[in-house]
Amino acid sequence: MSSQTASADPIELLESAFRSAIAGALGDDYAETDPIIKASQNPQFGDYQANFAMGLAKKLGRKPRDLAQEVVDALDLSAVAEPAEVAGPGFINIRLKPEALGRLLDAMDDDELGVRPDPDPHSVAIDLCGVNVAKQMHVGHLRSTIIGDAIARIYERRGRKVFRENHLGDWGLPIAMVIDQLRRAGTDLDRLTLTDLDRAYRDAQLSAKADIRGLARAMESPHAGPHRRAELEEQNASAHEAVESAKRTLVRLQQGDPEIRADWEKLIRVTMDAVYESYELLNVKLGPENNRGESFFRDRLTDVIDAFVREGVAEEDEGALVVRFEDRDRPLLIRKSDGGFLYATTDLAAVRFRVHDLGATRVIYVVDARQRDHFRDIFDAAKKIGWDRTADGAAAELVHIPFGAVLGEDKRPLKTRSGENITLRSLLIEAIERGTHEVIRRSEDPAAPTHGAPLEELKRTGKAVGIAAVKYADLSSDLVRDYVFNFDRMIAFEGRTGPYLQYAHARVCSIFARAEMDPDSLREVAVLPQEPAEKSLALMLLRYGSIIADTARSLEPHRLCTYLYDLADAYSSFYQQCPVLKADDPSIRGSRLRLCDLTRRVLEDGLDLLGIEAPRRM
RNA sequence: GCCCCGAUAGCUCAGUCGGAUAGAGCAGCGGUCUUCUAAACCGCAGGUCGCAGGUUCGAAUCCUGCUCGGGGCGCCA
Repeated sequence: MSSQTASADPIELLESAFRSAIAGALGDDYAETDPIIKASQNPQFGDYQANFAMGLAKKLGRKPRDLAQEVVDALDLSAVAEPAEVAGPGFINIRLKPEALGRLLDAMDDDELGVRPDPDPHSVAIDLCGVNVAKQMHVGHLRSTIIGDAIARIYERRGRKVFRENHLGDWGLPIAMVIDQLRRAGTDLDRLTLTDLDRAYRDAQLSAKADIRGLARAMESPHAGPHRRAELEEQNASAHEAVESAKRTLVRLQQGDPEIRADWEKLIRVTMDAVYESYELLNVKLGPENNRGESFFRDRLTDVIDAFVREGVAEEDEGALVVRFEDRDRPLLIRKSDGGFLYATTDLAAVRFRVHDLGATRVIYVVDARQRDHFRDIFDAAKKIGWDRTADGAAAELVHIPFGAVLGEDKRPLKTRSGENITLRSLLIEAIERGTHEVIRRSEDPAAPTHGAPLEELKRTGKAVGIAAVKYADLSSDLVRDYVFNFDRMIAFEGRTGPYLQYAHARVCSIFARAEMDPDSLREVAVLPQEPAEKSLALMLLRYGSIIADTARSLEPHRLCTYLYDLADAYSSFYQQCPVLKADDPSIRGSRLRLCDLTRRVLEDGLDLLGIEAPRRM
């Protein structure tokens, strides 16, 4: 069994051994040299390699191979590895002994599975989802929600306190316009449907556009003669009136008018009820407790402006208040010339709150890539005024995860055939239907483990499969890239997909089901990987902790996705080549069962961090 | 016009701090089933790492210029 202090990560072990060897060979001045230990790409070069010799030799004006040999001579790895070998221009190859692999696997065999706690005791704030009140969730919200949830799970897994911050668009003129639109249309807000809301939102947006952009632009046009101008003004009169009316409603909302306030709350309830339903379908850990939207910050905006003025970080420009930056022309506007606030003002209030009040040393914005420039401005403005420091003085890092767009087969943003946005709900329903269809169809095979399973279970599994398909497809490539949404490809049970990983997990489960044994009874059985396929699997298992640390640091969930596939792949090869239940020797059988058990637990844990369920049979 | 991002096999994508012969999946071709779940495994084939220079013992990776595609750019959010 594991001790609390032993690291299960061979890389850490090798790093410290090499550091002492380098210090021993070259003197204590070199004790801090990074030995650059990496897992070898090719088994012919051993399990791990140390790549420091070439760079260091250059600095010292020496031959890399000589230097490498000198360090190898000072190296004592006899307890864990075969003698290290110098190869090529100066690589040092290391091959671990089976007994060492066994000990390391023992060390990771507890609930942590080799994942070490994050040393930073501060919290993390993650801005995700970002729904707008009066608007259905659409595919645009998909990525922010599932990426944000996965990153939150990974930080929580490393022991950090995570605040999932759902920065709702629940305040300001857009909402007032919808309320106003509904009231003028005489809609009964107690019988309000999402469709009503959608229509009102769209109509309100059209009015605003016609008024603010259309008229202003057309009137400035040199081609607009007096006749044309009169015509335009007439056309825009109703739009203009709509916006004026909405502005009056906004004032009443801001002043706390009970009637408007009650309508506002009804809007939020209708919107959020549907949103919570989507969260349930998506299997994300989000709920009312995560809502902290624009309305939450509305009373703090004046303070933001005051602070920027007081600290001399903002200045007036054409009546507006702006923050200027040394390295770019365009300033950040934080107050309009009419005295109104902008979304930048709210975002600055949110930065202040997350760092100062929530004590987060990492504030992560999971918002699409189009807002890159905006967040750069916000972060730089926050730094200028010193809001990147927690109350206890720790430096806070503000990070934007600029994810790419979800595209249709035509490489344009995903829309329905008629050009409407696809609702998130309809997309998830289709994923679940497809998953359920597959699971039920396969259960009809009399040889299938799910044959005869209750329909309830099949449906539950089908939902898990459909959602896994969508999530894995979304999380498995570099987030910054756009990707083409393709159901057929992502739900395939072959290849790098969510369902394949779930299947790999279910296959391991079936071994224990067939053996009718409790994996916990294996705890005292020795694990000793000897066959090449066993060793590969063991090495893969031992990487788990560092993969989780890398994923948290880099905020790149696709690293974990790639790893889990590689682990499933290593397991499949092992499973093909090494009989487990049919192994003649009981000690080999026990050792292999422990490899199976560890694989199953890492797959289940890793999938959970991606927000993907791992059914025991499918 | 200015700024940002992307380009790797037919298709979809990995590629760690610059390291050994650039790797997967899908599609294609050929094998392995009285199965430990074949939703699998093994093998073959497939490359101007967008282009041109540069730095380096070593470049898909770093620097400069360019091409193509996408996005953003002061009083909307």
